[in-house]
Amino acid sequence: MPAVTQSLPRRLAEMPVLADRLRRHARKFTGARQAILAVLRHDSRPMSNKEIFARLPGGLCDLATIYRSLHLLEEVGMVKRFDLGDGVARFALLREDDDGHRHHLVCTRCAEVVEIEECCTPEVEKRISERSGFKAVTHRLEFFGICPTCQ
Amino acid sequence: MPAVTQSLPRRLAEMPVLADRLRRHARKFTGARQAILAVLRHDSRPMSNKEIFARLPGGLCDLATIYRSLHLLEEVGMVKRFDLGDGVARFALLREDDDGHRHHLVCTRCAEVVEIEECCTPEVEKRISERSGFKAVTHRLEFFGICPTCQ
DNA sequence: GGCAGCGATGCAAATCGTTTGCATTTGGCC
DNA sequence: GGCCAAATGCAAACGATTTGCATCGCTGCC
Repeated sequence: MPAVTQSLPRRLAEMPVLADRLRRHARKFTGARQAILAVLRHDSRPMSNKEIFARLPGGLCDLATIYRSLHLLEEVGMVKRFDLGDGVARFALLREDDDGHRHHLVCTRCAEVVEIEECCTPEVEKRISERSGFKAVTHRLEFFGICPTCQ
Repeated sequence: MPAVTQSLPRRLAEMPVLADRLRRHARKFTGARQAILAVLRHDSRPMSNKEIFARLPGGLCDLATIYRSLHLLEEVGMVKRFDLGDGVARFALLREDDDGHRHHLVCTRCAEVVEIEECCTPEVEKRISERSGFKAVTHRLEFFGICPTCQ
C-alpha cells in the first residue's frame, strides 16, 4: 500500500483508519477498495454501484469488483446499504460508532436524496414485536416527494 | 364475458364489480384478468407475479401477461404494489374506497407477511414537507423480524 | 347477433441490476 | 523475497421485468 503522505488532501487523511478497519477483518486494502472508499467519503449521499464506478478514475477496476467490494464492506460494517425503492442498491460510508439507522427523503422526479433526522418508530417496533410475536423487529422507512427544484 | 351464475362460490360474486371498474377505464375484462383478480381476492396477502402465475389454472396465460395486467390494474387503482425489500414486486387487491396505505411485518427467514395497522407518520410527513420544501410527501414503511415459527 | 377496431396476448428476445466461475494477480505476513 | 489466501478481470449466468411483433378476442356500435 502506498504511504499516505502529509501532502494529500485532508479528506484522505483518514484512509489509514479505513485500512485498519479492513485489516482487522483479515481483508486487504487494495487499490480498488481505496478508490471506492475515497469516493464514498467524498460525499455522504448513498451511491449506487454504477455511480461509484463512474466516479472512479477511468477503468481503475471492474464493475464486478465494486459489487464484490461493497458486499464485503457491508459485511464488515463499513458501509450501509440503502433501498430507496427504485430497484438499485445504494451505499454510504458508516462511521465506526454508527449503527447506520437513518431515513431519507427522495425526490421522485430527479432522485435527489436528503437525509432525514426523524425516526418515529423505536417504540412502535416494540409494540409490534409484542403483539405479533416476531423477534428482532427492525424497519425501513423512506419518504418520497417532489423537491423544490422539480416542483 | 360469461355470465356469473348463482352457483359460483360467493367469492366470485363480486367479479362483475371488478369488471365494471376495468371497463370504466376502457379496458377489457379478459379471461387472464378475471383469473388474476380471482387469485388476488382469494387472499389479501401481497403476491408476486410468479406466485399469481403459479396459482393460475395451468398455462391459462403467459407470465408476461401477468406483468402487463398488474401494471394496468395498478394504474387504474385496482391493485397496490408493495416493495418488501427482496427485489420482487408484490400486489394486493384494493377496495374502491381504499387508498392502500398500509404497512407490513415481514419475516426475514420465511417471508411470511403480516399486515400492520399502525402508521405513525402522517404528522411527520407534514413536518418533513415544511422543513425540506418537498411537496406531495409520502412514505414507505415496512417492518422486518423473525416470526414465531422461525424463531 | 355480427363486425370492426383497438386493446390484449403469446412467444421470444432484450434489458437491467447483480452474481459467479475461473484463471490470473496481488497485498500482507513470515 | 516468497507464500498463500484474498482479490480481480472478464465473460457468462441469472432472475425479475419489459418489449417487439404478429395474432387474437373483447366491446361498443349497427
